[in-house]
Amino acid sequence: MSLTARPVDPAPLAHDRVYRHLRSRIMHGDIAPGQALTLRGLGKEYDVSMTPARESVRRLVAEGALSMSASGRISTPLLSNERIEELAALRALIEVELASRALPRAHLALIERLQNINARVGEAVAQRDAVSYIRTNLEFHRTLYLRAQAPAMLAMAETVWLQMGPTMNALYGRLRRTEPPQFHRLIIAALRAGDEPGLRLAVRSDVTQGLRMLAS
Amino acid sequence: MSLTARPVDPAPLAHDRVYRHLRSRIMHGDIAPGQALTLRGLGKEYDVSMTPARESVRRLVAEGALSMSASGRISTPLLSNERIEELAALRALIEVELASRALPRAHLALIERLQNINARVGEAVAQRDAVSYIRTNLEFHRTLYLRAQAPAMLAMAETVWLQMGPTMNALYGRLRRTEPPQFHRLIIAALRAGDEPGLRLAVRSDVTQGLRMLAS
DNA sequence: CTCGCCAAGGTGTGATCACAAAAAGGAATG
DNA sequence: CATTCCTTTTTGTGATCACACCTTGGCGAG
Repeated sequence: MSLTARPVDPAPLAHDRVYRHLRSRIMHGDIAPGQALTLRGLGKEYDVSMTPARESVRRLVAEGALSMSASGRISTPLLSNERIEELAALRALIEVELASRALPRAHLALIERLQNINARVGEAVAQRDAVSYIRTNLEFHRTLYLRAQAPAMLAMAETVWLQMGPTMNALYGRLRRTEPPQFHRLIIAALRAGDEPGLRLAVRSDVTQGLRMLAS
Repeated sequence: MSLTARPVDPAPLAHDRVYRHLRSRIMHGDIAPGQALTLRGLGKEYDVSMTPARESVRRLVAEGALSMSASGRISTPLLSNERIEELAALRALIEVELASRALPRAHLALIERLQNINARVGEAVAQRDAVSYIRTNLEFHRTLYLRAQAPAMLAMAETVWLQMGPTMNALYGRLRRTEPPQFHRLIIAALRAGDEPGLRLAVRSDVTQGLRMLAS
């Protein structure tokens, strides 16, 4: 057995490559809500046949990242305000629990890493770059939640992020603030202090903050 | 336009039929954990080609109802105790919220319907029929949660049920009780009284009760 | 009897094609 | 100018096939 290289990249499966790339684009708000996609178009874009394109689309539809009309047409979902409220409530429920479980394992190295990420969030906000903002913001949350050692919960949270992706871009496009997210600082402070109630409140506030933009 | 018939069943799509039937079997514990499946076998069983079988399997894998090995082999998932604990915690989080949202809309007709379903749960327990027990038990919960008017949350809860399906059967197979579920009565009583804290506690207890069987 | 090897069958993957249905475009009619 | 109808194009669905890989069963060497 070779010791110099990893077991070898076993399978750069076409459908998985398409799935991962599309998923990332959707989650980070790179595709507008309601945007239509076609299997042949995706196949052309990723240089594969319809078969892997179909599989990746089917997978994303199952996760709520894409929606299909009755006739099978594919598009990113257009979320109603009620559904956005639901998804935000789910984020609050799941992510507060994840943060709470991560708290006892959050050492100094993690907190410093969160501060570095938060600095990048601030840069993205200053540059009005919605996609970068969404990406670094989610990286902040994921870095914290990874410490919870709860993969099923984290997967659920990511599924919610995925469903909100296209809409988030449209929402943050209206955002005119230039200051970095205030609640991230509260999260970091609560982590330092080992303050569990404070952490729960800070995460809940951060997650539901975006809802206020709907009233504009 | 015809008034006697519905717009016509537009598409008994093969992959959707396979998906629905498989999903139901998995959610209700009709398939043992770790059971292997093959695309050609499923195609033969449902009298379709590999293509629809693949699509339905891909969808179920995306929902966590099936798992794939690194080489692409398909089987129902074998859950570790840690994952079972996580899924139970997710059920507690989401279903308590759903019940709480359903409470203000729960009228007498709904409560009576829940009592009828609960009677059927009791019969299934008395007959030691694990699949019937799981099916009627989930019907009890779904009937309540439908009143919450929160489709995204309900979908999340069903995804968790789906992931636990095969394992639930194995778990309830050990069950030797003959009395109907005690917490369902508490849920109904709390609904009658409009007692929100009591309802939350009853749902949480009912959902996490199964965990105690792991210690046996 | 145990272990290793090798061949045969089984399995998922991806490409291609025929088909039906839906959308799009344009011409003719009011 | 709007509307209806028809043709053309586009789109998703499902079947089939070739291919590479894994798994497994059996055989033979030690």
